[in-house]
Amino acid sequence: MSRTTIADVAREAGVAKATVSHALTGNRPISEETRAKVLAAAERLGWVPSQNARALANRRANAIAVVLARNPDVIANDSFFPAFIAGVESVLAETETALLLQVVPDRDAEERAYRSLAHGRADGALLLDLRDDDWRVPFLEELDLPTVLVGAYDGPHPFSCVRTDDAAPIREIIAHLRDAGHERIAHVSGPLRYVHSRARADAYVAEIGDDALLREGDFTAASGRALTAELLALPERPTAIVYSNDTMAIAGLSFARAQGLSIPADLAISGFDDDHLSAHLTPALSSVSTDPAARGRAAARLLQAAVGGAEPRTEVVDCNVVHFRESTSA
Amino acid sequence: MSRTTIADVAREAGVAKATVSHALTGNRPISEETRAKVLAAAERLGWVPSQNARALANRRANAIAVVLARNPDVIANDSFFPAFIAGVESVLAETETALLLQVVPDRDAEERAYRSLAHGRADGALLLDLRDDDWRVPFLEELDLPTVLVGAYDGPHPFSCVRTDDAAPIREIIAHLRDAGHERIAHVSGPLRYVHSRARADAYVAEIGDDALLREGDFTAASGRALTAELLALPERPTAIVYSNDTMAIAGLSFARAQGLSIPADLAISGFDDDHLSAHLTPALSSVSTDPAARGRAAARLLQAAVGGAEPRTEVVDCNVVHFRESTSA
DNA sequence: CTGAAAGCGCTAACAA
DNA sequence: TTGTTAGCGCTTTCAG
Repeated sequence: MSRTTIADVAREAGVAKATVSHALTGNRPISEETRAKVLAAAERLGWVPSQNARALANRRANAIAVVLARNPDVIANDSFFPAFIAGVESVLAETETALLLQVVPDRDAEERAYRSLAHGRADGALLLDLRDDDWRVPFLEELDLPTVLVGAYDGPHPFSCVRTDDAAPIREIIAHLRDAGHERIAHVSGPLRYVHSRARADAYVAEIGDDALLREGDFTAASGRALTAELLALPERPTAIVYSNDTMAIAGLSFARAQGLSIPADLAISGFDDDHLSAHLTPALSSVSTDPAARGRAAARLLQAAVGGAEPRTEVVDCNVVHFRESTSA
Repeated sequence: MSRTTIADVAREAGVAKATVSHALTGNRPISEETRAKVLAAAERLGWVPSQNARALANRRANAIAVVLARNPDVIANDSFFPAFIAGVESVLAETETALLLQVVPDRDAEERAYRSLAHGRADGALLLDLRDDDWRVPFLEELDLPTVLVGAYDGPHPFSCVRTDDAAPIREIIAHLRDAGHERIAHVSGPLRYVHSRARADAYVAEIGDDALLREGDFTAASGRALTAELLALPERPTAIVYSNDTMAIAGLSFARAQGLSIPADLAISGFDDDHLSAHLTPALSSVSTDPAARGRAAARLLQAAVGGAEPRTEVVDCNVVHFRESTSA
């Protein structure tokens, strides 16, 4: 491993360690001449400052973190996460900031992870998969770690927040289905403890008037299939199902077809997230594109601001667009 | 931020700092009694050791890194990366190791990033998107940073390596197409500077005998479309196209259909990667599932071994499975 | 404008 | 089995 230190550079340049430090950070006036000397020496030796030493001395890690309490497989089977991370990275890249990603198996490990971050491992954290009454919010507040909440959170908190309006697209889809004559419209939601699932489900219930045809899934294909089966077995089966993600919608679509139903004639179907292949299915799946990358960018910017001491603020990213395709056409 | 340090814990437990350290690491014998005392004190104070201080003192960061020189968007539009990361994390989670992800805009920043890692920011690195004659390999060797190469690399190197056999599935697909009577079989590859693209293209050329119907794409839908157009405009157009990923295959499929061709009757099509929706398309797309998560797990294990001082070794992950579906059926 | 020296929080000798 | 001390490589007073 690289053993070149600031002392080597100082010696090579014939200056003090402090001068090297300041030549790089610009934290105090340096004559152009010595600065050039230092930079040249650093270049020659291939020296970069140790982030650990630097973090220890000035409490700045040049990294932000995302701690994931979910099964790692979800990273792969979720179209939100990769795109979100891509958005985050596109902002971080500008400042050569790294993203620390940690998956934890349980609550204990999760608390340790956040404590470790607050102890200088990262400058801030992004909170995903928010639940109502999420313990992490007060916990991070006490840890005093700059944080950005991705998704709505109802309780009081001192953090910046990136929100979207998930109710509007659900209302739009239902209106569209009603225009096409549908009266029994069902909804297969994600886990209702997640605020975004809940927002969609609430919009559905508000619009329909009751929750008789609401079923709580967990975003997996298996649950999409099972709940579709349940709904289709009803005495008066629904003529349309609004799903809370594309994975469940496609599983439902497959199941319905296997039952001999034709889509959309017998059953209209819509998804959420607009997976990049959804438009290519037959029938093409109506869905809501959500631009997770835009939210990633917004979250990263807000976090960088928070790390810099800015006041918290809530940013509503207007990114949800409904795409009506064959699976809901009249 | 948390300001509790090892000194606070030592005071609270009535022991020396070193004792606290050793109580946690188990690096030297400690009486059960004091150990319990220390752990209780740490618990009470909510203390976790500072990774920075620890890394500085013993050169162990408890993190491994992936540096990405590509456009962040690719993270989202690539089915390999998220699944690979999921596999990596599933192994890292066991040891509470974090993954440091950094996107860099240019070669300079990339070198700096790797230097920083070698300077104690991470214990090792995973190298993706290998090219033949990749400058990073000798560079990391000189930096003496434990590394695992993901993908084949021909030059000499002192690192562990995770390989797959990408030629076999291509041969299998071509054999299958020939059985169905196809004689003009084309291949749309990825960038040939990437070793995995090249391996597939080489297998194609070896099997077919020439590269007249080989076209070099870049894995994007746009290139899939453009090269399909080019191939279909040939005087003697191919009757089958083997693509190097699903994205290009689906773009090609859409284009061909828009030209009035029917799939697979007029044109057989196969992809690579087996995107999770490919089986749901109509016609369902023949593809090669590659289990990137398995490679992620293997890479993470090899890297942890390398960090621990193990000898480098090459692991061939046998994960490629061809799925023949409607898009290539006779 | 520059240098010297004191820490940041931890681990690893070295003693006891 | 435990305590004491000297760094790890950097930033930042404090002097000059």
